[in-house]
Amino acid sequence: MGLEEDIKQEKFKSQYSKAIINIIYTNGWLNQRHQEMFKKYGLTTPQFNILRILRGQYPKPSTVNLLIERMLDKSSNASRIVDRLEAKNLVVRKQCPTDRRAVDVFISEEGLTLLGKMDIEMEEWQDKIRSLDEVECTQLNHLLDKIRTEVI
Amino acid sequence: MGLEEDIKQEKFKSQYSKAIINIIYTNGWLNQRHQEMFKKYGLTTPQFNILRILRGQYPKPSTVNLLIERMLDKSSNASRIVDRLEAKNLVVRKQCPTDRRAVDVFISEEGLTLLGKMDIEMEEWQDKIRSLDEVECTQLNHLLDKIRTEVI
DNA sequence: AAAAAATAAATGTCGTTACATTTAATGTAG
DNA sequence: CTACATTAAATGTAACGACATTTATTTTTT
Repeated sequence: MGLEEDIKQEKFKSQYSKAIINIIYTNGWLNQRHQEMFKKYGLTTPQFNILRILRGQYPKPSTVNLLIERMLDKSSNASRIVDRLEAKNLVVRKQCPTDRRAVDVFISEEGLTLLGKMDIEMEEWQDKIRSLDEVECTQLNHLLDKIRTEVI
Repeated sequence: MGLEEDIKQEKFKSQYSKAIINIIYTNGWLNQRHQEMFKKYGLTTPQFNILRILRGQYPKPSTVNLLIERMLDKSSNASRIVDRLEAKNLVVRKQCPTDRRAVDVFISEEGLTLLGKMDIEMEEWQDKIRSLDEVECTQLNHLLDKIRTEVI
């Protein structure tokens, strides 16, 4: 279904302003699907993302700074997201031995098991909602990269 | 600049999974630009959006329900966003005469003046960051609409 | 008309974003 | 080596998102 019916707005000033709204709306749509997925496992989207970064580093530790660097949303508060994951025993905090300011964060066995279970469902789901072929995805990526290029 | 350099991830499983990340990342990029714009005028993004809906209805009132319907993000809390706008004297709440459960929300003179000032800067800005032509925007809109179609 | 269901808005709670400030530890300049 | 700047993480605060609950009013049912 097109954007017009979805948000009950029959006309846009231009294809450009429609594209801006469309990106925001599509992001919301994606976010909703992701949430539905994660909620079954008691996770929020940022919690899931942090866990994935930690697994990517495993068995090496990640400092909070590394988590911030790798997060899509840099300005979010990694420290407090780790708090919540720690409360659920999905991660472990240890003081970094070489720099006592820093904290080494590890994904726990429990965390690895949880992600393992989620992987399977995530892939099934990705295949299910896939409605663009490889060529279309490449095209979409190109256009999105281009819309972010500042025209100076 | 392409997504890979932006988020320091050199490879993606597929163009599809890259597209998913790309939509999320581009939305964040847009959101940042919008925030910068709105912040100068003391508004947040949802506050700006609500004000725009109110202006669209002006001089007719909008109920809170109408605001929720028109918002891109339905699950956000319109009532409290109106609270903040009311505190800044940008909107006025009146009890709806025909249904005492409902509340009629109007944009104030002050709110109209503020939006008027912002309009000019918004348009200049839109033109400045515009890096896709009409054909590319149409293509992008088509692909985004398509990625949201559930394949049943 | 009285009771029950439905609706509109407000309120409560938790997790988050955005941003400023604080605290502790490390680096660096003199 | 001490003073100052820098860095890593935690903490504080306002606003928002998501979701449940509450309150007041209207509508529907019987």
